[in-house]
Amino acid sequence: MEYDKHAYEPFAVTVDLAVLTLRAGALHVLLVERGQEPYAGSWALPGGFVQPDESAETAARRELAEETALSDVSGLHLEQLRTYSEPDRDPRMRVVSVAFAALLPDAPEVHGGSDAAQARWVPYDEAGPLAFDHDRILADAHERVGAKLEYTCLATAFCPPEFTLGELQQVYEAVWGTALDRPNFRRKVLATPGFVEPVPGASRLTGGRGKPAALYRAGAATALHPPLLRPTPEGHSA
Amino acid sequence: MEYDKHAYEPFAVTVDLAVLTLRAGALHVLLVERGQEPYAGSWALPGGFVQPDESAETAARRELAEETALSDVSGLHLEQLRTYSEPDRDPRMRVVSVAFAALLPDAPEVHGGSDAAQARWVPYDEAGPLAFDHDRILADAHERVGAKLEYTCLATAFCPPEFTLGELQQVYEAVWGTALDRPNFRRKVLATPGFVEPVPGASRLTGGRGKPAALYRAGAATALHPPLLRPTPEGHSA
DNA sequence: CCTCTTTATAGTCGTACTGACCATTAAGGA
DNA sequence: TCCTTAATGGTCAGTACGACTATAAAGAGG
Repeated sequence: MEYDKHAYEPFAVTVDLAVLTLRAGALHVLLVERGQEPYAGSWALPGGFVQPDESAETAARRELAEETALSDVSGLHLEQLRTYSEPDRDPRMRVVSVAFAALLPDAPEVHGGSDAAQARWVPYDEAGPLAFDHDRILADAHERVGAKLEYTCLATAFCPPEFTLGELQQVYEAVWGTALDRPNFRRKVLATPGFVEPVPGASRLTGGRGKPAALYRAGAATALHPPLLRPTPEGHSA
Repeated sequence: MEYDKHAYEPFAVTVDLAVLTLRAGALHVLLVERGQEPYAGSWALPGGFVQPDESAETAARRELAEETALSDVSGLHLEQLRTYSEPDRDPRMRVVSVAFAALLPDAPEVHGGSDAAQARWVPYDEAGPLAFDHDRILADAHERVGAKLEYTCLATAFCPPEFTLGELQQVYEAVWGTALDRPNFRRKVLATPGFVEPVPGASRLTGGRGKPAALYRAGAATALHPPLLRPTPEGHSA
């Protein structure tokens, strides 16, 4: 970085958050309604300015706490996606935005966080045209999370502290949009050391009918070797 | 993004580039020597300010062209890594830096690009302590590229337009730091449709001795299904 | 010219992993 | 009591992969 040769222009730096969770087995994203122009009345990803003493990660976590009204936001998975810096992405001014994906286990109801705008959980497929370039950010978040499910233990970030293998499978199915074979999924997860560990003697009725499912906790592992590949979308080498 | 509720502070936005290439079978990175404080005399990643009319990607490609003095920089693979925004990462001012990894096929000699500072190719392992947080950026670039070799066709970005399978294997071995079995690597690459396509009737003497190797071009595929996993570094589920 | 060395290429074999199934168990509802 | 539902346990064949051996085609040295 050379500071003496070039002039530099100050930019506004913001964070945008794709806050994802599972509600009723479907992937949902947290959206806020914009109150003023541009894009007044449109829905957008929550976000805000990075303060002078903050890193982008700190700002993202602060915004996440404000928007979701969650008391403990420290344990949540927050992942930096990429930075969007097209000169015309905001019609008013030069804004560079660092985008994050946040993964939530449960889905607390949210109605208007710190800001006046109302906030709402929206099914991922129904997250219509969003303000600014937020459609692209949301799509990038979806793609990144879907890819990381393949080779990391990220799926447990969508689950409560104790969960059944069926709930874990629902995470994969909701994010990937495909059905998975239950016995095969089970075999794969249990064969990966450190992915999940059983909660001794605990079980949960899955919703009334059926055999109660055993409960598991997230294990110590973070990577999946070998990975859990999603079903081939098209014709592949296999 | 709420513009009316919070004050915002202007930041300087820069790009930092981890320019990687293969020289004599070893991974090298392009470094520039800093001329002034802070870190005067230290080596650093090339980079510079994002101009008012540029995106970070445009700025990165411009800086890449300036630093490498390459005429055609448009076809090179440029990948955004992440954004580094710790408040104290630059002692002088608040600088937010968008980091990129750039992959070069051949290794043109570079000696001082646009700026007065001299530039040099340095073996990755000998890229000593760098200025600012550039050690971390370089390590992140290495990790990202190593990971993407597993499940994308990125390796061809290190190769000239026509290359042998031995050269392609050298890319994997240099980035991963491990030796690979040559027949198995060959089988895997050729079994992946669209990874490489043969150049009919062409062959190249690998350096004098030995049977001449067939030449290949990069194919149309971008993803590897199933992936080409690196040898398990520790004990894994396999 | 023959042989050794070097490197590319071809093939083999056993194991691990995966996808597609089928079977059993344990709960609630009719 | 029987049916439905969902979890759990298992089989079986195809595929992929690691380790390994064999052959082919070049240059080097005697």
